[in-house]
Amino acid sequence: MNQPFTPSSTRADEAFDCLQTAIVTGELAPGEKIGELELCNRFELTRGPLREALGRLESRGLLVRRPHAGVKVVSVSAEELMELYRIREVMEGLAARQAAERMTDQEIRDLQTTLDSHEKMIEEVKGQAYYQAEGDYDFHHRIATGSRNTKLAQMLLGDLYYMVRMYRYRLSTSAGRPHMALGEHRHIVEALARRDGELAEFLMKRHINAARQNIEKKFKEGVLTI
Amino acid sequence: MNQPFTPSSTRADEAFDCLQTAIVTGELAPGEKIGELELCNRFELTRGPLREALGRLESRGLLVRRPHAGVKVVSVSAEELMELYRIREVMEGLAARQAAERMTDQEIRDLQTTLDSHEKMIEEVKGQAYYQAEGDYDFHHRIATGSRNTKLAQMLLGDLYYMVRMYRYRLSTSAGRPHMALGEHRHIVEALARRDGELAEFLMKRHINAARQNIEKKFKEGVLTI
DNA sequence: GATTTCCATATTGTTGACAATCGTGAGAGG
DNA sequence: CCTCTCACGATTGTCAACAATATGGAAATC
Repeated sequence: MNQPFTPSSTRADEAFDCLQTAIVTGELAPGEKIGELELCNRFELTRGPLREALGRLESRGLLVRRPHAGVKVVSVSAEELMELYRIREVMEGLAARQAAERMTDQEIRDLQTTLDSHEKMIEEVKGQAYYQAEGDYDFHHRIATGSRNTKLAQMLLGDLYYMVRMYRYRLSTSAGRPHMALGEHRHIVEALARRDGELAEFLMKRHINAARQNIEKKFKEGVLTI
Repeated sequence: MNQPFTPSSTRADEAFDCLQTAIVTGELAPGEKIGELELCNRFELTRGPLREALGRLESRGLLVRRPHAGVKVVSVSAEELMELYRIREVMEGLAARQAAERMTDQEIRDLQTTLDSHEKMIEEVKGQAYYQAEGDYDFHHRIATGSRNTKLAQMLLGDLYYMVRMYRYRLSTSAGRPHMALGEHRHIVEALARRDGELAEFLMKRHINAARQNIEKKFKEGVLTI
């Protein structure tokens, strides 16, 4: 579950990582109210570092804390999840545009080979949405960092992705349109290779918009529930 | 400087607010290395709550922390500040579009009267960039919350604005183009009143882009220095 | 004279105990 | 039988002491 040797240098960082992954993987369910001492002997640390980690998580919006009343994992409604995708749309659009201007040729080539391996994974384990989701995460991760926009990458990777992944584990988000998403990824990389920032932005926005509409449709059909 | 009665219910929140304003106002200069005990007797609190506040501030990117080496206020380069404006451009564009769809008629009327008072302030205290900056902040603040997009407002108001304001105090950002900015604000509100989301987004993006170019020009002229 | 090593000091990270506050359940009154 | 009040328990917020680590200076060597 939690390996005894966390490479983090400080206990508070350890606590932060543990809690973050616990929330993302659903080990701590949304809306669940949790006590401090319970967390302490669960992750084997004391309340000092724990409280520091709780503060960080609260500031990132993964927890809500009411004074003297404890903390509970944030629970995101379907509407709020859709709003998250709207934010991703504009921010990742910007990331794609800046990545087209700033990624090195080598990075773009790596991205292409990454897509190749994704394609292989999809064909091998068709239906296994997990790998697909991880591959999707990898793709967007690289573009965010490729934008060379420190704050943008920080906000995307630090704030938004963790909230989206939190539900991706349960919803297996883009399941049902694996090849389509991959094709959209390929088009985006082509735009990057041509250094066409405007096109990359447009394609990325459309890509995320499509993913959002896909989930929204499933919500309305009642297939998915939060 | 710091009023004895902070309405915050917990000492950690107090510490967080104090430090945040201290950083934004420049009381703690960017790049300045600060010791924990020094902060303790400066704001009259103990290390427990302080460390919790430091964690939150670090997670928000207002300060950086090296293990066992202390914390120092983040220093943003001119390039990074420009990147911040690029992020604002797309995010506030989205906020404006959603605000056009979701703000109440009353809120829009309030926004118009707010602009009237801003206009009066500008004429009365021409040259006083401080009031202009606060008015600008007020305007953008209302649109962010008016978007009814919780996470978007949180990211704009919680993360980006504090970093921008941090330099606005020193640079008196939009000084030099007070009437122009006000006119742009008016056009945006008109689009909101017409419920034209697309136009509101376009105008907002152009507004922030103009502000960015204005600062960038001053940087190149050597008028402004960080 | 410059550089490297080592040690002392100060600062950070952590721990456990203490105090304040809220939620809950029992009991009394209507 | 329902409701309001009060007190108890549990949990959170806070504090001060302890341990671990990095920075700076002094001394010794090249």
